[in-house]
Amino acid sequence: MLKLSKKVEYGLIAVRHIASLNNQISTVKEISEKYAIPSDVLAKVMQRLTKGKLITSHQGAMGGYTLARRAEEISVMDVIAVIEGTQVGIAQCFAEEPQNCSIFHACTIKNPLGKIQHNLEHVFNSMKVSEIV
Amino acid sequence: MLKLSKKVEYGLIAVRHIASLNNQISTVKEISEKYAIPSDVLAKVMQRLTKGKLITSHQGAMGGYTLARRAEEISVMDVIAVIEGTQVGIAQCFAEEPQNCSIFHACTIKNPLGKIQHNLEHVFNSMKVSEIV
DNA sequence: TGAAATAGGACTACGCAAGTCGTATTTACA
DNA sequence: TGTAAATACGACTTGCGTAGTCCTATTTCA
Ligand code: SF4
Ligand code: SF4
Repeated sequence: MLKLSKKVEYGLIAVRHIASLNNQISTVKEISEKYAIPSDVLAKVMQRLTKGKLITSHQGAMGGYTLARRAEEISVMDVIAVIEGTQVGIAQCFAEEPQNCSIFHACTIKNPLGKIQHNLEHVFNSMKVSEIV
Repeated sequence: MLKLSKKVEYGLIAVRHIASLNNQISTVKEISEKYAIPSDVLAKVMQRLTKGKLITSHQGAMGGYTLARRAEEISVMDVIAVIEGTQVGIAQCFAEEPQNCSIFHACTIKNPLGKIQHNLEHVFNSMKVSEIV
């Protein structure tokens, strides 16, 4: 409950790693070994980050990944959003269609929770990869 | 991911409900019908809140629940902690023994995530039931 | 051509969330 | 004193999301 997924953690570690090496090209093998991350899992995370245009892939031998933007322009929220695919929400009504919650009409806590939601979004949005290298 | 459990939401709704009625005694039946919450689920939530000494139970006919403290003295964090039983943590190393994470020694993001963790704890701790009635 | 690398789908295992069911216990009140 | 209204509590099912594994295809450098 309220926990980030391992995929997101791996993604943050990877992006931070590349940034810390001044955007030098890095491979899945290199990163997975250095941080003891299962390489297959990390591989898929990198592929999602690529699709989300946060990093750029270089295929073939001597290939790997580099950042697609400057580290100052990649937020923790970007990484989460791209890897998860879904909206970040601390309650169903913030993560999906509000009406999906069968209680929505009678719910008396959605407004207070909304404040927490906004606060969390702000924290994730304002923390950039450049500050965690 | 990052979502509060329904049990916590139900607990918050229930506690807020009792507080909004000036601590008048309320039953599971009454609350579950008013907010369309499955009564069996709510019942167990109330029992946990009772064990956690946030509310007081009154058994038998004409029984129900009242708050065990003033609404100003019950935080959202109290409700979460009592219902979940476990520590709130946005990552494994904050929720359980840090060594449980097989990556802990090499992890480069635990400090930045710690800031987010701390912020979240503050928000949950400072929001009291009295402000959401 | 072969090795190194990314791309990506299929699948399993496990744990947790949510809800259901059944039964025991307590207590007000007729 | 009996019955109805209420809490107490454990066992169980079902479904879903997370984490991880495996396998194969494709790209590209040397
Ligand atoms: S409406 Fe209320 S109960 Fe439904 S998801 Fe939003 S906060 Fe939770
Ligand atoms: S140590 Fe790093 S990887 Fe392990 S749980 Fe904490 S943050 Fe996540």
